[in-house]
Amino acid sequence: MMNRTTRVLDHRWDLTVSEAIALQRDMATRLILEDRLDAPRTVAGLDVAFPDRGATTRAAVVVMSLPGLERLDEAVAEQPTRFPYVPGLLSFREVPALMMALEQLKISPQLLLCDGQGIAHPRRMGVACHLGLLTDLPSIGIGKSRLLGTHARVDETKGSRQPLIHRGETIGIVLRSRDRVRPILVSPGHRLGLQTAVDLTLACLGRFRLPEPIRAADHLAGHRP
DNA sequence: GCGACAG
DNA sequence: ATCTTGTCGC
Repeated sequence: MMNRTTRVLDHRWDLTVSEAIALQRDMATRLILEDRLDAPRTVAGLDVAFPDRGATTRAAVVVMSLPGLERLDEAVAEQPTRFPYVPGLLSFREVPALMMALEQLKISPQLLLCDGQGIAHPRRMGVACHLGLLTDLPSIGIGKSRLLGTHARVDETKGSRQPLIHRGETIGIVLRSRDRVRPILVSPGHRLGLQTAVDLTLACLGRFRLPEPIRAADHLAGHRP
């Protein structure tokens, strides 16, 4: 299978903070937040590390089968870090290297599982949304912690969930991915709705807190031996 | 004005 | 996220 993961949309990356915010506002209007996908047979987990005390940005992507979660492909891309961490602007720090890694794949994923938020973002334009729009692939944001929003307490048992609310809007689901662990935050990125985002996330879960593709990318990026 | 703040 | 040792729990 050829890699059809290419940019269907592109833009400059050397932006000021206010330009980046304006771009996010515009891009957010192009998001599709309802199901526009076929049942995915491949899923990519993506993650980024910053070795050399942050001087280098290293993106990792691992493609797995669905169902089965067998490892099919992987890629790593590095470049000098050129944008600081600014809450709400994570995309401008991480996406360039992630796109490089995606373009190196031999097998194109049909779904993106991104480390970070989807629409659970001040302008509904988290890193998962950004990657989804640039590739035109269905994408899901998997946050390990909350950027914004409030929610009711989540039951301690695996599968329990509560809506994440911001300005009266449901922007994600706080999901207990296994018994007695800190819940993860699931939010749609592009081309799927909340319910499908949760269903697909559950389908990518193994015996750990994070979905297997994300965990694999985590390790490949060098977060753990 | 005072906190909060993905990775 | 990164830096960084030992330590608590299954």
